[in-house]
Amino acid sequence: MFYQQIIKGSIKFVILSILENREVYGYGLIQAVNRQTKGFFEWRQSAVYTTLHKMEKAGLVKGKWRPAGIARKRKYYHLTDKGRQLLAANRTEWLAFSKYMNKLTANT
Amino acid sequence: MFYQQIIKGSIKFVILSILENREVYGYGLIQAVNRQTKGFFEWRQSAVYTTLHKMEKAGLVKGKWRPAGIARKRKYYHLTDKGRQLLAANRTEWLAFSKYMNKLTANT
DNA sequence: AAGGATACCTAAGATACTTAGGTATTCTTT
DNA sequence: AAAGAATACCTAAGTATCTTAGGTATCCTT
Repeated sequence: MFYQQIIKGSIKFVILSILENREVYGYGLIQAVNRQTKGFFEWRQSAVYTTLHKMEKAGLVKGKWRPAGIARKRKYYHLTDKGRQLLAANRTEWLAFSKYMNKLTANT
Repeated sequence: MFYQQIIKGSIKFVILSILENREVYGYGLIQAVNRQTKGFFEWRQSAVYTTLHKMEKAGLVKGKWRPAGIARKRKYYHLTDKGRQLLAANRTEWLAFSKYMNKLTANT
């Protein structure tokens, strides 16, 4: 029950983690993740934008448009309290999941 | 590209790992995993049986019915060469995936 | 004898991700 | 100055995996 949520929501979990310390916009998230994983995570725009919209609808993040003129038009997101709570829960679940995965799939 | 396969196929990956060293039947797999993860992985029969059928169709495992009479009617599965190859690839991908996940979601 | 555990199976629905398409602005190159 | 690449946003339709829900049959325990 728990871990399936994590699995399916790995994008969500990573987004929550990145937003913990700073505001980020969708396109920036994609670039940050693809760069930090050296292209191993091939995040698609469609997946990230729809996930952000869903997360905002669920009250996990809040987005606001940066005033145009200053720079390119961007929608910056930040965490809500609910988002921080889910992040904490996800961290615990991820630890358990990865521990068990390592145990179950160990090369003997 | 890679890691999504791992995520969605975590059941598949675990099954390949368990079958590496011994023949196991579907119901036994479910019990082993649920016991070893203390119920954290709540594998459903429907997911496991359909995954096994799909894996057999894909040539990753081979199942054979144990002669009835000896014990309860069971279908035991073992790995094929193709299954062993996928298992090796999955192990590599899982290492990369979990490494990056830890990096991206670290509590700073 | 009844109920629970074992052991197999399939169909229909929910959901996340991919594929595929779109618009508009800014920067770089020729 | 025009063209193309990169940035930055968005949505719709298809695919695949898992859940929910249902089924059958055998064996063991009380």
